[in-house]
Amino acid sequence: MRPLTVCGALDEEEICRLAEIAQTQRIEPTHTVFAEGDPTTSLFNVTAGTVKLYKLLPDGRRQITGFLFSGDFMGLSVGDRYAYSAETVTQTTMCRFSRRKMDQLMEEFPKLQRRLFSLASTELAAAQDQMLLLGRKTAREKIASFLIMLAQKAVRRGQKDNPVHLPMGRADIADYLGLTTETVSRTFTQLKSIGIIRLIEGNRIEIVDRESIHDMAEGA
Amino acid sequence: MRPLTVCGALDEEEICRLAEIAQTQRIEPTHTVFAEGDPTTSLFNVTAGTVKLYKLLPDGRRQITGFLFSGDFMGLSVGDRYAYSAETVTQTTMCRFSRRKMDQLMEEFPKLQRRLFSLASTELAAAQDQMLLLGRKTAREKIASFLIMLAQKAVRRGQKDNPVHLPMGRADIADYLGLTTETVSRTFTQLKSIGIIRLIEGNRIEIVDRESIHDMAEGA
DNA sequence: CGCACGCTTTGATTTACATCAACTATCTAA
DNA sequence: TTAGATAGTTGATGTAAATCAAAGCGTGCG
Repeated sequence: MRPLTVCGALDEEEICRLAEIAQTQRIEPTHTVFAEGDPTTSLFNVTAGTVKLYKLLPDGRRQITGFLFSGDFMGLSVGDRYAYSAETVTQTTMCRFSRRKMDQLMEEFPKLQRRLFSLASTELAAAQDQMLLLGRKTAREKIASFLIMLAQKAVRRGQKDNPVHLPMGRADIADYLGLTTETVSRTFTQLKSIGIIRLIEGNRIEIVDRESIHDMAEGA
Repeated sequence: MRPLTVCGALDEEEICRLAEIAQTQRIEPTHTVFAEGDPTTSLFNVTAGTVKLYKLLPDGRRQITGFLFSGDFMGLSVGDRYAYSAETVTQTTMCRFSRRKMDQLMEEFPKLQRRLFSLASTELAAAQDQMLLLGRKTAREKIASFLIMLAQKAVRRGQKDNPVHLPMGRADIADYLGLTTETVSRTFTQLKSIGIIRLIEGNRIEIVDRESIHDMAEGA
């Protein structure tokens, strides 16, 4: 077991006990891990692949609230029901933890508790950034911010950040940024024609002018 | 000390120790409590009044990420800097806790730790709802959702939820919903002319047709 | 009282993005 | 090889909300 997110800063014994209650799963692309309203029986730690979290309106409009990659955690909830759905984007492997056992373990190891608290706080900060993006940024600024975010996440995972890999389709990007697929596509071609990015074979985007992308993301 | 948010589910001794490190403050309207980037020296619990949290873009565009009322908590942060600014909307009283002392107290009382974790999780769920609102709802749906949210918050505080009190101005509502003041104003008059709400003297709105407002909020 | 200032509302016009509609490229299955 | 998906791009048009502009309208103050 590598230094996964939940395990960070735990000692030998704690990691062993965590491993004991973990159960590894491999899931094919586009499969639902859990749906909004399901009872929250499990917590998950993604170990490989990409997962998207989303909420739906009755008429089908969708808002993706986050993309998860290796090392990311999901399944925290307020009540006893998930407040959002989770679906695999690519083939994914994940550790599943029983919520009940996790709760027991948290009683036993305050450090684990603190770890989850810290994860939730980080999530919250990211959510606030996303609100700024959704409420106040233009399509261009949204796309620029999105590329930067993906690059930063790649670095944290120890992968190279340029070119950036986009495992998700245009529709998912659109539903994450509050746009349509057409606008996402047009904006990419626009940034390409300005010479700031290059679209590369295999869902990859090379950031040619890093500084311009950063300026653009902040509307400067 | 009443059953404030942070104190919920704590026992006598714990509440006493919390009170020891608390410091009550009274702040006039439109004053900045802390700004994005300030060192996170304190945590706060609002005990009366209204506070807004917001993030800015370099050119001045603003996104309000939340309104806080009596009982609400603020100041959680990932690093050692606040990720957003906090400003009073009305005259406000709040308990200020030294972050350092709070950390010590959390070591001592795991229950406090759990309490804060639970608060962060609730916040996170609210943030996800807000992302759905900002990314996918129309102006009408946003306003309807906003009124429902205010009403629900009022109930939780033990106040009556109809008519709903709006302590903040149109500009703040606009920056919370990702709209302009003009659109907020027009949408209110629109809902009024349909007969679903009534604008009452003193920043109050009466929800005449509760069911329609709920349907509208979900786009149904 | 009346004037000025800040907020809200209302009106006219513009625009960024959505919608509707082809068209292209890639893949696969027969 | 071709027919049929599926995802992405590009073009034409429409529209919700933004922007620009000007009144109302309380509220406080000289």
